Amino acid sequence: MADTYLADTQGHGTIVMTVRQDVHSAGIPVLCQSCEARHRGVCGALDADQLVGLAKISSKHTIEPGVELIGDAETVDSYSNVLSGVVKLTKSLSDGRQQIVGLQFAPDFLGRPFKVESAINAEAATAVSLCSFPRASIERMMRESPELEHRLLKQTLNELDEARDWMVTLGRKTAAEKVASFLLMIARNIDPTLDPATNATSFELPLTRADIADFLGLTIETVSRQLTRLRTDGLIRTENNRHVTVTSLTRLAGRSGA
Amino acid sequence: MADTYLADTQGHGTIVMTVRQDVHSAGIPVLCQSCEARHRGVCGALDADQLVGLAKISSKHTIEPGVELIGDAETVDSYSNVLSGVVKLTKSLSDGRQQIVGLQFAPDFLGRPFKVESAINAEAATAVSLCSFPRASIERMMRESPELEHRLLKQTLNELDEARDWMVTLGRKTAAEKVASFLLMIARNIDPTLDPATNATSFELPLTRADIADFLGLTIETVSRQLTRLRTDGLIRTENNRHVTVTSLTRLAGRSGA
DNA sequence: CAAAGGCTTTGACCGAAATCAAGGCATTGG
DNA sequence: CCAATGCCTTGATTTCGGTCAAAGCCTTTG
Repeated sequence: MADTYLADTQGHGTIVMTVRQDVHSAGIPVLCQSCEARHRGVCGALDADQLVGLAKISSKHTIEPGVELIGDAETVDSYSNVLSGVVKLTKSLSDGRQQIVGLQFAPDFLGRPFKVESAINAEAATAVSLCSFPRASIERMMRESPELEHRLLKQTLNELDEARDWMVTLGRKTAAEKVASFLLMIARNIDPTLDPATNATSFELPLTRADIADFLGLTIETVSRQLTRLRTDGLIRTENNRHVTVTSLTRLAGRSGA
Repeated sequence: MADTYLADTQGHGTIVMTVRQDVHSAGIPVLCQSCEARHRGVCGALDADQLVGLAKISSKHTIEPGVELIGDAETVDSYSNVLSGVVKLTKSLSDGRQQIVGLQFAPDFLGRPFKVESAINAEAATAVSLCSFPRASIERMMRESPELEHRLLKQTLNELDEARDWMVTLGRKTAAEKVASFLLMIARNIDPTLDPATNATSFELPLTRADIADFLGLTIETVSRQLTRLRTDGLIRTENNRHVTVTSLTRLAGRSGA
């Protein structure tokens, strides 16, 4: 059975939420059209009443590339779902050296529960649209709904796995392997249907050379040189520095094994 | 009010568990004497009945340094609390290059919920004692007790923060800064009362040079050279390659800032 | 005690990536 | 149309950390 709710909410205009009440126990993610976030977003964890309540307190934003969402040591007063675009999470040393410690793609949840101060910066890498909720509301909901915490635990565990994968890349891979791994990761995030055998696809790079360098622990010159090498070796093709077509980078990216 | 339970359990002999029923809501960690784990361990999340049940299915192990606890791509059938010693979590590339992606100290919880296969290796860095629980029991308990999931979420978020801190170290710090940061991190974990101003303390290094190298993305030679430099600069003193006395490494370790 | 093996240090040399320095190629705006 | 700006590429040179090699220092063991 599928119930349909109508709610007039700020920022969304009149929205239609289709809530399938039977899917909860089956473990199938609930579709939340109010924020278009699925799978990993928070909405899937809530029942119909909560969804209506959430829609009423949520608000949609669009953010220009380069705008800071959460500053280091700033108080965080809201949580958000990323609806589109890419958000980069950065940390920096006092002398300005910077490291990107995470990228958040479409249905990811943005925010660090149980900590008032953020230890990292969040910045829009591309144009980003967000669906934000007041901190207090999410935290109350978390206390009331164990399913929401369960969701968050799963996403956090995934982010931990990703962070640890990147530690291997940062600590043990060569510049060439780093760039190849990066392109592969972006490809997998932008085109989830990517064939794991051929690994051939085509996409717009969401990051500048400077961002890629900050992500891989390299300089922009090294990133540029490695990209030209991949181009001359025939492993990638590029138009206008942003659009990339990758073919078989898997071997170069360095497989992890026993 | 404090109730005391007596239970005869395998591996523990007769144990005494003191459970303060009033602390649950107050957020104070419950002391679980059966495994001596506090603060971040799972025991704090359980009520009296659960604790007795847990003690009955738990078993204590002691593991020699170098022994593998969880192999890559192996099925994980138990979760554990680390009671003493240090466990290193590693990932490696197919050609043998290795990276330590995490260290687990005394009250940490060991295990990756919601995934049958482990993507990482866990190995005893020192002699380690563990308190293990069957996978199925912990997972059932997690379903029944939201407080346990809450605990796990908090630990996972902490581990994520730590992983991201190390990404900065791996990607952006020099060899000297890496070694200094490492010593400081070990000092803080072994001696939590470490004065943040002076940062002076003295401890046994739980890792070999090879481990430190794998942790910092360096070679053993570079680690050794940096340690001698710290020694000649008067920032550390050492006896027999293991016992270290550190003084003021904070400046060298590189502060993170806005 | 002597031999063996593991771990660490030290030295000489090399190379991958950083640094320094131009120059190219778009887009923007006077 | 022509500067100006921002982003990217390319080249020359330097340097930090890696590689190769040898030797020191413990602990273990026969």
